[in-house]
Amino acid sequence: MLDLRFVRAHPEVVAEALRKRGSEISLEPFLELDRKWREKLAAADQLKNRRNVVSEEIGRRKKAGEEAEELVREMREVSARIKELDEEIRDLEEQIQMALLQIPNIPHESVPVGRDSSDNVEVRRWGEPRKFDFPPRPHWEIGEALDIIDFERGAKVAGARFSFYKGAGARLERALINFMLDLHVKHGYVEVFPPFIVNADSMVGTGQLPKFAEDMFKLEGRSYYLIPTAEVPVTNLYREEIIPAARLPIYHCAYSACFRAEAGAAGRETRGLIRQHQFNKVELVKFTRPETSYEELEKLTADAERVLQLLGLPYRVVCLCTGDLGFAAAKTYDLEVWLPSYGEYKEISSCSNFEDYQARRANIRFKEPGGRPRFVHTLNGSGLAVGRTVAAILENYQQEDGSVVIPEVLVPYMGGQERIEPVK
RNA sequence: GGAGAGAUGGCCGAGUGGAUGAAGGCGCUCGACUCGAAAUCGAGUAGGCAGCCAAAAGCUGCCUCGUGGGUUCGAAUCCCACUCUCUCCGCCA
Repeated sequence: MLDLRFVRAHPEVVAEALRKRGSEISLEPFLELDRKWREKLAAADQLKNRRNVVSEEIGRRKKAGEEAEELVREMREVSARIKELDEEIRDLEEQIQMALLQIPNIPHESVPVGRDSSDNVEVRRWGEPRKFDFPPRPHWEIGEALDIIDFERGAKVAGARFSFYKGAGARLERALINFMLDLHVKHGYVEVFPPFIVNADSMVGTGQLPKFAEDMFKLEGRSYYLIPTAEVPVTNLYREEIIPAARLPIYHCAYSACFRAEAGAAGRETRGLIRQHQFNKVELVKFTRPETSYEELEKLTADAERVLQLLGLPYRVVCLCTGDLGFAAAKTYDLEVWLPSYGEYKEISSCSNFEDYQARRANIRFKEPGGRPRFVHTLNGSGLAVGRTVAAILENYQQEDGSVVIPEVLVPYMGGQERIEPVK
């Protein structure tokens, strides 16, 4: 969330940011609430001061055996009035907090202004899409033909948008997870294995709640949620903490299953591994000083790109425009991998700098010895989404005879297997 | 799931209604002493909000002893609920 004092002092800056994002939110009611809140707060504080001073006096008199009944009577009234004011203040605070949680982050100045994904700006490309001398097949056909992915039984056992991996497919999924984690540990990230279920406070901390509740799976009768990404538990690791400055920057990588309700995605990408209710992902998360977060974003993006380079998968990097930027992000690079079946580049990673937006929500701070606590900057990025990586490998490495060649770096993780052959 | 115990500052720990974010100790920071260090001595050492201020610094006030509520002129201290931790039993991968 944004700093209340910043919104109060620079409403025009916030309004401009909202406009660039294409948001309709008006700040006026919010500013009015804030004015009322400060007024009531000043009144209540004044009365509390009076109560503190007089109560002390009452104590002194009673100890001295003097009369204090008149003061006690006055304080009874003062206390009652304070209680009323406190209730009004609490009510206003709740409304302000709710309003503040609905305001998205301010885009960084380097983010291109635009309406939607068509205005995103390509930053660079890596690799050449392969020229096929036979008609390439989509990954779901390859997966079924090789008997390594089973969508039908996934639907039977769980439902639409669920699948089974089998045999070399299951091993490929596991190989990718291990390969990515090992690579990022080499990049300096400390591996974390997080809970896949978190509480509501954590979801508020990273920005999924209160606005995007319908995108998530919630456990019935409890305020527990299945995580939509490891970003949630890993960023919330340091919620409500003050980190010694010397420990920054902190780098974590984490494997997790990810669960998404995909509300509103009905009919979109219903085939294949691209949009599932459950998928695996290796996530990168950073906690940095505010001064270095944009350098760190470039490095984090490069770390995610390295996975695609080592796998030999052609990709491009795009900078999301203001209209396409996620709610909590100040700047985002998407990595898009080449998918022959789509004939285009498809998102496989999203690397974002949230600046202090999540840190303020989650109250994650750092402190220099002798200094005041300040909010850290948080960043994260997929490194990578595993299901989409499997899809990209199957499609880009498919052979005319129906087999799929295993990228060289994965062969050791596949127990030496170099190729997945069709079953007889 | 059953029974019991507990939650105080960076850490340990005192504190059962009236000066006080809170004795004492440890740790840490700065200073003195020393050629230097140790020891010793001295000073300091939580966070949040509002107001004054362009801002910072500073000053004033309010709030915070797990969380929320209650009693009271006044609560770390009394009452209630919740959360979490620990011990024993049961169950379990």
